[in-house]
Amino acid sequence: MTTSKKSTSVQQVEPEEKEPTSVAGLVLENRLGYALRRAQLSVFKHFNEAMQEYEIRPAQFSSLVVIEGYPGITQTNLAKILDIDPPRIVSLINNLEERGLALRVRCKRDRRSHGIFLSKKGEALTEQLKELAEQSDINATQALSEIERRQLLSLLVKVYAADTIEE
Amino acid sequence: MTTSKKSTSVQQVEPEEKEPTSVAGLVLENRLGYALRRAQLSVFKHFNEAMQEYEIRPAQFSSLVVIEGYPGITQTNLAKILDIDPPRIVSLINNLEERGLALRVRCKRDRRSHGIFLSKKGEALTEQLKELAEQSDINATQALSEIERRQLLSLLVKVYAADTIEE
DNA sequence: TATTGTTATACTCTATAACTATA
DNA sequence: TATAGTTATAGAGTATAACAATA
Repeated sequence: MTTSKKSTSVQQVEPEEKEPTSVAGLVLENRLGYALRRAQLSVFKHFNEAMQEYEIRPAQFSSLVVIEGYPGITQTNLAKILDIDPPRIVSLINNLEERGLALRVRCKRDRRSHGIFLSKKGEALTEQLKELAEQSDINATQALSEIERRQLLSLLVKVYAADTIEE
Repeated sequence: MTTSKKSTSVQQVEPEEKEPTSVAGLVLENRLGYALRRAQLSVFKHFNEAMQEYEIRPAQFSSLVVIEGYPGITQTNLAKILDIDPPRIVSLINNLEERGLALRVRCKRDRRSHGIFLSKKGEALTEQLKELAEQSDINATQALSEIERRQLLSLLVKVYAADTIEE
């Protein structure tokens, strides 16, 4: 129905003159999903700047950290932990393998699965990147005190951990 | 360097046997960016389910809410408030206009710009969707108390508002 | 010359279905 | 028959450059 020009909201013909002042406009500021998205984009922007020279994307970094924590993890289990679909893992690991950061080792007992390991180079880089990531998180949240930062992290983990369990 | 098979981390030849127990694996749980992303995906999943029958995407909902709050807002200002690029606004508003939810009104004084208004139908739908969104946020954060939910929102706004200002 | 809105384009992220090789 | 990994593909979401109309 594109002929609803008699709607009360269209009585006014002039666009607003002054710029909206509020940071995100009225009800939007009370929407958790919106705030989460904006904060996430903001924090990722800092992260990507910090990782730029290493050409490491968020999912690659997460993979490195998980592989470091679970050497020999299978691709299926990595997908479960990161809550992403198996096909994404393939190109993720391909990339890390091509760059000599990780490698696949065929499992003897079940020759369908691969164990993933970090190379020496991958281990060293991961250590370095973890520090960069930590600093980047701090830079991205300068507006928060240390206590608030921990509070935020703890609340976020509660939210997504609950969702992971109920699945 | 794909021949680095002598790395210490590859001494082990068998992939791990037991499934990783932790929800997100070691250091990942302490990464704010990761937690933000996971929580955001979780909350958006609930949101998208709630909006499914209305075929409203997150950015469309945000646009509706901002237009409702600033009737006659120009596309440029809408882009600024939502912090997205102007080309995205075009298809966003096209879609809302095709569905009779919003309409563009050419500005008299500056005929380059359009004021955007909600139609009666758009206003009614927006009211309805705001309630759905609020309920969806609550459902997505059942693990939090009401106080924690407000805390979380306030911390998130601090984070992204600071980033908006410093630009 | 600068600005508003627009088109075209490309690149990333993500989801799905179907295939292969093993079990 | 089921599972691990893979391939192919398509759809969102997003970013950029370039253009038309207007100022």
